Amino acid sequence: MHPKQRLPTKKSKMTVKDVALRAGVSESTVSRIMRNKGPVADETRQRVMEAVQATGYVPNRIAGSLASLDSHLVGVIVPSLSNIVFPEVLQGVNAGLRGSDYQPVISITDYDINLEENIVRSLLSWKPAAILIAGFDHTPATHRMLSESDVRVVEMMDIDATPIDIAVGMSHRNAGYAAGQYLVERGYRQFGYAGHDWKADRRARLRYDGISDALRDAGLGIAAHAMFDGPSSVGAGREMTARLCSQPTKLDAIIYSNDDMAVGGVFHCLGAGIRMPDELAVFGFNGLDIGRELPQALSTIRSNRFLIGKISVEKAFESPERPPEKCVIDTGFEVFKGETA
Amino acid sequence: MHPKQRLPTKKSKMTVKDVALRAGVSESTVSRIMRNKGPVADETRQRVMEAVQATGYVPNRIAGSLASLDSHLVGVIVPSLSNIVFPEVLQGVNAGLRGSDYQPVISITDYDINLEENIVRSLLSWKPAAILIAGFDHTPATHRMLSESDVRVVEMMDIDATPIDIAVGMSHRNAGYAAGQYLVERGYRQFGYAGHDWKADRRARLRYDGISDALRDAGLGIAAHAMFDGPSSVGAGREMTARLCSQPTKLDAIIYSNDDMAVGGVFHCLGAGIRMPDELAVFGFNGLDIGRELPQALSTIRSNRFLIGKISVEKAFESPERPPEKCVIDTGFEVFKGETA
DNA sequence: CTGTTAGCGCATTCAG
DNA sequence: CTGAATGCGCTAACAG
Repeated sequence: MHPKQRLPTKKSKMTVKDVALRAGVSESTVSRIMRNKGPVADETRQRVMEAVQATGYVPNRIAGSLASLDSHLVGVIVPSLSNIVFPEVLQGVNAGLRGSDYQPVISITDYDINLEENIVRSLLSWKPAAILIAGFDHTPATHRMLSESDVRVVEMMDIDATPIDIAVGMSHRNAGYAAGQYLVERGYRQFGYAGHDWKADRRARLRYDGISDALRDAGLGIAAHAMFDGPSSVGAGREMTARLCSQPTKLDAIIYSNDDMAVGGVFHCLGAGIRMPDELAVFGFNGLDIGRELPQALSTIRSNRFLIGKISVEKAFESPERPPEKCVIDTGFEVFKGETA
Repeated sequence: MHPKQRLPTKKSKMTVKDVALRAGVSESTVSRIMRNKGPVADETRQRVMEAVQATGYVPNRIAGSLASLDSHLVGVIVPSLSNIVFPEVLQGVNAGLRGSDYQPVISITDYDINLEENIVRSLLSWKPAAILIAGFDHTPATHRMLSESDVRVVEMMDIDATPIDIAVGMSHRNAGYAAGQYLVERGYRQFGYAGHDWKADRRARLRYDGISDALRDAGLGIAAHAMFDGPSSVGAGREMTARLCSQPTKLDAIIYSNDDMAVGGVFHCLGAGIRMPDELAVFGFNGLDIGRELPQALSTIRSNRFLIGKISVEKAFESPERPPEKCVIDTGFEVFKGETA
């Protein structure tokens, strides 16, 4: 039977009532004890806790949330888990939530904003305390739902647009510009760009725009492109590098849409015996751990995804209300001068 | 304000009642329409949908779940997100759930079974339809809660123990044995083992046991160990490799606790100019994508994490009841004969 | 095809 | 410090 068909949740039949009866107290007393709220006599607590043990009572949060109008759920929406940056954000979210009794409810859009719309609708129906969502790329309907709902919304990763409530992330445009400037300063002149499918990856495009601007401002440009039709991956990076290396224009640097792609580029060079950075410079984006561990450390832009997730949670819960003013938090980035460019 | 302090969820005040009033029908009719359940006149549906649009009504699933005693939540518990294998499992879970209206609620234990216990308790209080949990390593209390609850439990990744209900995964012990056999057949004799902190990683230890047995059965053994005190990573693999290479016993093969570690080993060799596999063979575990893209494809054991996640969902929902008998699904593994061993 | 009647299990007043 | 009453928003029978 596929989950499409509903299955009844067999709730263990124990309820506050059972515990109350067994302990010889009222339901409200049990409730208070379970939530450590309000004054309770030690002796009573003792008795109730025994009854809880004996019955194996597990409070029903669904009922609790309904009664208190206070769900302890936090909706988290990311486009993918296959790119390690998103699990990293989730770890930050997790860290931010630890110790609280909020539960993250995580959903994946696969970079599909229509799917995202459904996910948001579905998440909203759980009345979450907040929604943390990656990026600014939403359908009008999604934007409307989020704006009109009463939940606090944090748009993560990106700050190159106006947020619904709060944005936490870095300027990918500026990061691209910084990368371009750095490479120009290092004396590279013949640039190639190895990218992946942009249609869904707004941030990769923003970085590209930044790079282009930096090169243009230096009177330069990108001489050759190789775009992989699909999500970024090490394999795609390898392929695109091979393609760029076998085209007529002789390049002295390749800029990649992200570190996964760039690592593929490094692997290609290692395999083909191309010396980095003399023969070919390689520059990535993100600052993944693996880049630092390569035989030559990957030159890249470092950002802090864990921090983005953690700060997102903190900002979301900073005020007890939905924030009255839009707010943008820049978590910054850093040009990491590795050994490949 | 930290999430420790509760924030009221500002529910948008629209309820079935408002919609019903506006559409001039009863609440149950609205409810039926929202859930596409039961017979409804087209004309009525029309009117109600208009009212839904106009009011921006979002059904409250918390109330719905309480009334129907049927939460559409699925608890998913994994030890970490920093090891890419777990996001892969989650992707499989996600794929299995897609199209259904079940929501995964994901929690991370950081390999701490006491934290896991709290997480299970907390998850159970949401009355999930199922709990998918990585591994067999639980506290007695966790085991008891899970066994005594009425939710279906799937233990993922591992099948080297008796499950609570259902286990979906591979035998890490057998995989280790297969790896050992393979390396013996290839003629390697002086083995090193580069591992990470096992205390929390039961599966890594199982694989190690399998390897040891295979070597023992061939009259061999592991000549040198290097154990990193912390989680596995490429960096740790590099370090442990360096350590093994600088100790007196000359090794002809190093077996790693997993692919992250092994990739670090490959990087060390590439950097130090050690030829693989002639001078040193490198063997991993997991079959990560990156291993295939290295200048030389990493020899490893391939497993299918995505499949584990997907099948776990399918098995969990296969029967409408909690399964009466324990059930073990072996998703298998494969020795991948790469170019490093 | 639609409306009515009862709760789901708990948290929250408010009395005592 | 504790108990009784009320209702959160919705779904599930059952009538009609």
